[in-house]
Amino acid sequence: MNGKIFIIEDEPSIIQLVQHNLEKNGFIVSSSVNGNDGLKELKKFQPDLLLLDWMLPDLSGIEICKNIRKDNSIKNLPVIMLTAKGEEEDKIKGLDCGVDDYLTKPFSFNELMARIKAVLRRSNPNTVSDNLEFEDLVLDRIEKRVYRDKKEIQLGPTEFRLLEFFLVNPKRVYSRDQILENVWPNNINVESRTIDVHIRRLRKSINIQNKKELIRTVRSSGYSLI
Amino acid sequence: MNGKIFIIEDEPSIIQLVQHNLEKNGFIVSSSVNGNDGLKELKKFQPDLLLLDWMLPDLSGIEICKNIRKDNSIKNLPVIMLTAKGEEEDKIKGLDCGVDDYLTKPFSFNELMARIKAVLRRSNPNTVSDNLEFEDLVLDRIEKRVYRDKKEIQLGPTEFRLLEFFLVNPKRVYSRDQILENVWPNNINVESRTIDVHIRRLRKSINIQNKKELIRTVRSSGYSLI
DNA sequence: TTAGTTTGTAACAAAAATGTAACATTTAAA
DNA sequence: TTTAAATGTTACATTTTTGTTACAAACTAA
Repeated sequence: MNGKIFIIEDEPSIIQLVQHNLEKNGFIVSSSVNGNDGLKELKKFQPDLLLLDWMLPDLSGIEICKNIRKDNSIKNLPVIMLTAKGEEEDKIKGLDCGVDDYLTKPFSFNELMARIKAVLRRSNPNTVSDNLEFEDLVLDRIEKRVYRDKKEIQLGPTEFRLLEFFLVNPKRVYSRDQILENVWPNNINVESRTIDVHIRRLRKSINIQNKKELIRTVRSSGYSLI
Repeated sequence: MNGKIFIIEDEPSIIQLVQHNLEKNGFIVSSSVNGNDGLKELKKFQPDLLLLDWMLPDLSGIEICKNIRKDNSIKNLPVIMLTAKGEEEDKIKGLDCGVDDYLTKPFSFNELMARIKAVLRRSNPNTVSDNLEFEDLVLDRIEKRVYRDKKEIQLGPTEFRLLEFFLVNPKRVYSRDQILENVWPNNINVESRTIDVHIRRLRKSINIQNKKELIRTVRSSGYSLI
């Protein structure tokens, strides 16, 4: 999964949260806290998708959207509009300006992610893949299968999530805390040594004869794919 | 791990417990049992993170949070909201005011610690910054690798941190005390001569044939890159 | 239920990193 | 030059970190 996403949103905390999570998922993200700057930077950044707040200090989301549709260089940019709960849906839809999807705040990140994928798939069907690949390793998120060297490998659920997490940013070294945070969503009461054991299990599963080790240990830092 | 944490929480026993444990983990902690005092002291204390109770005798957590987001001097302060079990999550999230994380009481200290680490890591993105470079030396903080003349060099953890520290301000001379403070986690009982030995190890690792010495000794002052 | 997986943790082994002492060498001042 | 302080170098014991295995508890599917 890759692509460039631009955000126009005046609440810095939302930008921070969304940006961080999108980057973690392999997107390149840039943002602006107001409409006028946003429009300018947008053209430079050439994103594949725009997250646009409905209420902004200067230009409204609607106006920005209209500007985009008039500008040939970014005319077909897909837009997801973010609206706060109070704002009446009817009014917003009445003033529709060719938005691809809506999302009501507060939203969960999973929800946002699903909408982004859907919109990108529609607008750009070839760039979005749910397969994660690295060297001769392929992880199919839809069918929940993993292959090495085109042969399927059986993984347990935790091993699968662990590998999925590493594959989003292969080569990047993650601390045990980071791994815990991302692979064990709810259970924070897990010893950090537990990760070592799961790493060991994952290694055992994905290592096949005559192939190099894929998981690197970085002493006192963590692990990464390599 | 170091940093300053402020707590606003009306239950003294919780403050005491949390404060004690945080201090044991190397944080500097200050606290207040109500919202109005808390806001004032907060600005003086300039913490890196705020633990904020949802229900307080005077101002609610939400109000405090909104005040913070309006105040330019502490606008981007990360906040972890503490909520009691009864309080409905939906309501709290509906009234979201840019909080970075939530924690439901009663919570284990490990859980709190994990959240704090995660939030600090997010807000303090020292891992996001690019590679550090100096002459033909490259240090990749993401992948935790070091190259000289494009060939990878293996460093131990302390050597890595030492080099990372020097690379932020190459050419600048650091005293042994400064090095100790910045490179050793809790500057505990480590002799100052120990640094000399690690410098020696680092030198040995990064010196390659026909290339000039990169670490300068400044007699009676310290060391620097050059 | 039962049988088979999956998961977390303890316990021990192995490997790597670390701190320090002890001695050698260099430096700068008298 | 002589001398004392500062730094370089090496070796080694200790501590920390990681790998590995085993096992019981939790979970799942039949």
